[in-house]
Amino acid sequence: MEFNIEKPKNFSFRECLFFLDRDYDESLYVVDETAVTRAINLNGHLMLFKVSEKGGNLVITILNKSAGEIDALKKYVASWFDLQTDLEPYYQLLRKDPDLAFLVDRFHGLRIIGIEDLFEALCWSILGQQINLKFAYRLKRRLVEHFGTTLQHNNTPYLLFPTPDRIASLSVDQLKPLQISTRKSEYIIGVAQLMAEGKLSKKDLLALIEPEAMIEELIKIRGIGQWTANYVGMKCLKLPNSIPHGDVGLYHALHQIKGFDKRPEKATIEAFFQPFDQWKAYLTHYLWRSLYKSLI
DNA sequence: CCCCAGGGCCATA
DNA sequence: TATGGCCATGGG
Repeated sequence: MEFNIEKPKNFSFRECLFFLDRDYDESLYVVDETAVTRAINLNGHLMLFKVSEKGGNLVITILNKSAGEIDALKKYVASWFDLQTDLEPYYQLLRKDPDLAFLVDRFHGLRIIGIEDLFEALCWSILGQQINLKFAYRLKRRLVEHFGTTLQHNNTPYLLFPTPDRIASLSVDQLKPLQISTRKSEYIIGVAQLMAEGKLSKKDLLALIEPEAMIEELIKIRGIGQWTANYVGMKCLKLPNSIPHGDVGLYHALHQIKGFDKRPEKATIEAFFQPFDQWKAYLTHYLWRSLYKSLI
């Protein structure tokens, strides 16, 4: 079963696929040269699907029999690849800065790749705190393999991220063998319990309307600081002005591109971002992208 | 052996 | 409110 979504202007599936993979040990989807395949739980339906491209369209192919939520799946993919955003105003702003104009050409059509599931976004950003990304991906894989669910298809296992209910029932001792630190285990279990109890949800956060209120609400939670809250703001809540303050990758990119200090002041960062109102998350994403090899 | 990695908590002053 | 110790492990 197969259906199409029209590609927006300024969209490069190839760039998006590169960012999805980046040679890391990703556990939640499989990326090859032309497609990404993953399983998700959509309103209680287990959906295994592939996204590829053909002509002016993105092609979504449903690979399992549960084809119940086609409209929801279209919306999911559109949000995952941020298809609804018109990047033209962003590119015009980038072109005004001689140091940044190259981002438009080199990474043209790259979208913010979302993490649609709030629990996954929170766990991922907590796991990734203050360790190298390679190790963070290994920790995520262990968490997913131990406590997530698996969908077999053509002898390939497709993994789904654990549910809050599953993690909420664990003790720190059960995460220690995965080499997740005691502190991070406490944070993740705590978040799981909040979500399992219905005290935290994506829907409720989005209902706050004001981005500042959403970030403030997240920061109240133990284990979630400025960096984590804004990372989740970018990747899950789709807040256009979220900047993960304190991010070393951001510092590194700005050191390379702008010659900033290796640990610049927060005020320096804010002044740099100031002209990019509504595009601060996108600029962060492109600066992160600049840390990897170029496809052209 | 050193320092750093897509940070945040907590005690202290 | 600002600062420093600490967490824990892999990579360079």
